[in-house]
Amino acid sequence: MEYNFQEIEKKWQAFWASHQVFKADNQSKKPKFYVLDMFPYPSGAGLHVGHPLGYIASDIVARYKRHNGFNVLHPQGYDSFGLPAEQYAIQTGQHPAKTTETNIKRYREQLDRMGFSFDWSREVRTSDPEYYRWTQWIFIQLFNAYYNTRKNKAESISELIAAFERDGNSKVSAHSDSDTPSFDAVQWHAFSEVEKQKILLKYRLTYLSETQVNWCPELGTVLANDEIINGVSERGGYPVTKKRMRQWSMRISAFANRLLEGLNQVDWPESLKEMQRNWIGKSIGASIFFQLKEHEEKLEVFTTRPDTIFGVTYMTLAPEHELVQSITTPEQRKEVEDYIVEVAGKSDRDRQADVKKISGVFTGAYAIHPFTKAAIPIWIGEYVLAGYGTGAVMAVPCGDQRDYDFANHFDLPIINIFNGIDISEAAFADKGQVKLINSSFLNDLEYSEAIQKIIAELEENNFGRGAVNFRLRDAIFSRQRYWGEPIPIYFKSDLPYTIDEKNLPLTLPEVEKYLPTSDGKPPLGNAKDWAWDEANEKVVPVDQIDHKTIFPIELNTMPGWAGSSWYFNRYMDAKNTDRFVSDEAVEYWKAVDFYIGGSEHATGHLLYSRFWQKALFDLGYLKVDEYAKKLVNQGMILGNSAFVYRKKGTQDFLSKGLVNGHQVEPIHVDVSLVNSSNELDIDKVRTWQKDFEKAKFILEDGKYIVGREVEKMSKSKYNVVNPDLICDTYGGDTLRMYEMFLGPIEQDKPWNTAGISGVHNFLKKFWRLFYKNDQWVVNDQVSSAESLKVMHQTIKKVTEDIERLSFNTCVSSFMICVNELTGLKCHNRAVLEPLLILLSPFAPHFSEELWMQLGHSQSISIAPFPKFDPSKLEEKTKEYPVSFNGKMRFTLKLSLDLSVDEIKVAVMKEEKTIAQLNGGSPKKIIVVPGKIINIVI
RNA sequence: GCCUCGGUGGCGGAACUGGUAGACGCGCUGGAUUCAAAAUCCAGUUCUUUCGGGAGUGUGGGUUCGAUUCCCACCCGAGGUACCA
Repeated sequence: MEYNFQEIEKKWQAFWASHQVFKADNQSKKPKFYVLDMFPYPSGAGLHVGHPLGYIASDIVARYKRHNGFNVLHPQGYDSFGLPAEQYAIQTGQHPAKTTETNIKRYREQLDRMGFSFDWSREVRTSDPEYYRWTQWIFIQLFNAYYNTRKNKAESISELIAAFERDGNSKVSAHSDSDTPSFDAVQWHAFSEVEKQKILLKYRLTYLSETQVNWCPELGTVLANDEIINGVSERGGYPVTKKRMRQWSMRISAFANRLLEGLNQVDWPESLKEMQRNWIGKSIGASIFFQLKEHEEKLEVFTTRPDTIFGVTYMTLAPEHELVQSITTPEQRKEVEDYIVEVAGKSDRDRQADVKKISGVFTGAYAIHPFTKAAIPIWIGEYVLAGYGTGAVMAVPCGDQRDYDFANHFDLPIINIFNGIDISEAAFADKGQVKLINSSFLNDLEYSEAIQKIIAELEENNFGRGAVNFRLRDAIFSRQRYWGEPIPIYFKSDLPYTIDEKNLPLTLPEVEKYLPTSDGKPPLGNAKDWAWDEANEKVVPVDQIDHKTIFPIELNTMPGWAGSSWYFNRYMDAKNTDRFVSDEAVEYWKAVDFYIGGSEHATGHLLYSRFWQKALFDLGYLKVDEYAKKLVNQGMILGNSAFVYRKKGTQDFLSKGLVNGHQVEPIHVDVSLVNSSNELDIDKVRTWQKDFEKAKFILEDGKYIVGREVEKMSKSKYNVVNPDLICDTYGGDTLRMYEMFLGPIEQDKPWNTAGISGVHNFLKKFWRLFYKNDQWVVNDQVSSAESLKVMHQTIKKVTEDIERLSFNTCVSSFMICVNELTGLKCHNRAVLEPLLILLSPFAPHFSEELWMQLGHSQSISIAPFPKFDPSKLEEKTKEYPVSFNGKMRFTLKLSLDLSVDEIKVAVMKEEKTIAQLNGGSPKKIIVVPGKIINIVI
């Protein structure tokens, strides 16, 4: 019998599905193990060979753990809300739900071909009302919560209200908006309902506020910072501008410190933790108030170097700073206003573009130095960002290069406060062991002492206080899109009220078109039925809105990260209709033991999901506050793009070798039109795209040779390789093993099918240990010592390598093993059977087929993983640690059954006799030049 | 600029705690089998050589009996991040 992978794979996929082999139980005597993949967005392009890389790795881990007696939860689902389906709807009118459904079906077919051991009974789809019902429910929980900074946890808003009723907000330690007024209990009771709600919004973890947002006119939507790459939208590359809008936000900044500290508890890649740390951007320093000259107000600045306060020679404000208008003197007004106009006219991109350029304007105003009482000129400059710190800096030219350059450019004074440091060329920004001078009471102190002293002084004199600043901003939660979760909020007196939990899900309404309305409202503004009847608790037509009993519903939808911020909890109890996840399920599964996904989610999904986890943990719904104990980033599989070169202004395409010296534009062509020696199929290109119909191809040696470049796989680069073709030609098992064989899992690597035959040959070769010339050749004879040794070597190597996720070396070990068994002509059941189990995480269909042929009635998936027996590898050697001249150390392995008198070991350049040997016989070792270990008995 | 990771044959990559560098696979070369091909099997394959050797893991130093591995400086590449006060 031949190795007929097509038949085998189809057969076992059907078997696993019908027998629900991989269904995980929420109750088990076995230890639990939760293996999670980042669920895919079901795009219209289908799966490409890059997607399965992580899935194969996690499937190997899941199957390995099952063999080792764990109750494994290995689910899969779809992150099915998103912009591409919506854009497709705008273009074609097809409902995004339909597009999504079609794409999911295709994804599922492709996934099934690779033999993944997913428990599909727990599948989730973020766009399914039964799923987003609970996303909405979480939104409401966060709306009804605030952050208690004294207890350092999120709490129910009712506790805050109780506190307000008792004492007002003076004794409350809570994370709130910066413009929150103070009030006492009497005032609180006197507030109207509207006023109370407005105050509470400043504390809620989900809140509404007027914010400056990144607005993309092309997409008609707000974008998060991480959806903008180099000043243009990640999707489509459209320009992005600033706009003030009333937006939903999530108070992730309240959790900044915990998000930072939680990183120390998890086993995540260091690079990824570092990315999150940078993103959170904690700076420790001080807030200092500078009294303005001739004005009542004080100017607050944040600095990480309060110790350099005696070096301050000017201040700089962001042009958008609120004090700029009031402090600017009449003489300077024109100049200041021109500058503000100039800066406002620049997009963020332009502002970032010329970093080296120094610009700024004097306001004419002065601040008073809190200690020296000197007048300090106040400037504005675009390098100061309104959104960071207080939007104002104290400039210390001697200690900060940027301030130094600014001072020199505008001829501002520079005071040196560092003893023995020359600042004629550059600022001194080190926190080294340098004593301060010209610094009054800080003189002769070093950095760390000076910091403590100055903060104490600031606080004592009420000039400021020690402060911590974070770069992390609250997350904007409104999107002006159709294909997302509706926000379960309606507006009464322009204030938000939640729709009661029992009325969820608030399902996405039908709309005629998916674009913003003509008056600029989000797409949900097109919905006819989108008003809330408060009395009857149901959705009713918009034209019934009377603002008495019928109210408008929120038109924004949630961002893409909403659904993906908690899906890993839903898998634990995916079918629950009463709760987002039951206590019992959470108690059993607790956290993800192994999570795999791309590092591109470092500052998006992986941060937001940690935030939601912590909030829901604080509110008592979850058992752990870090949901993923271990995380691995799989590398990207890159595409090998192909280019043709069009001569500028012509329809002539030059073969790669002829390009030299000509002005050409490289144009992507589909990689399937190119053969392995980079030769383009010209006839196919002409029919592939209209643009090439009349093109003139200029050949070299009768061929058109394309250029190659390794890039990210993407539809628009025509370099996508579909796994279906590999499955057709070689089978899913070969694809699995080949993707693992390609290199270390966390490394990026270009896709290249050159080596795939090697892996396929391995499987065929292994098959031949069972079938030779179509004859079943497995026997029950006693296995030879050599073959048992090969087997145990392989068990040892593969076990160790799976544990450290080195799957590529596992595949190599299998190959060595099979080569050796072939050489030994070993067809013994006692050797082959354990090897089959060993192989089954990598090539499950293959292993399952032969396992059943060996006469087993149960699926191989639950067979116990073979255990390594060291005695089978016994080399009959003993290790002797050796020291030489009291320094040199190495280990000698000696055969036990030899009696050794003299050993020659070549290590040194000269011949020497061993001085000392630890651990008994042999007695004498002679060191000779030459090869490293040369033992003579 | 800063942070993180990486640099090994023609290629993908092994060498996990310092101990025979180049496992395994691809490719290539030769051979067996075959009328022939596919498939399969065997042997060889870092470079260099006067066949004794010699050189060799981005570059230059250092530690060590011994360095791909540890330390210092630099060069190159990838990813992240940035007038962040």
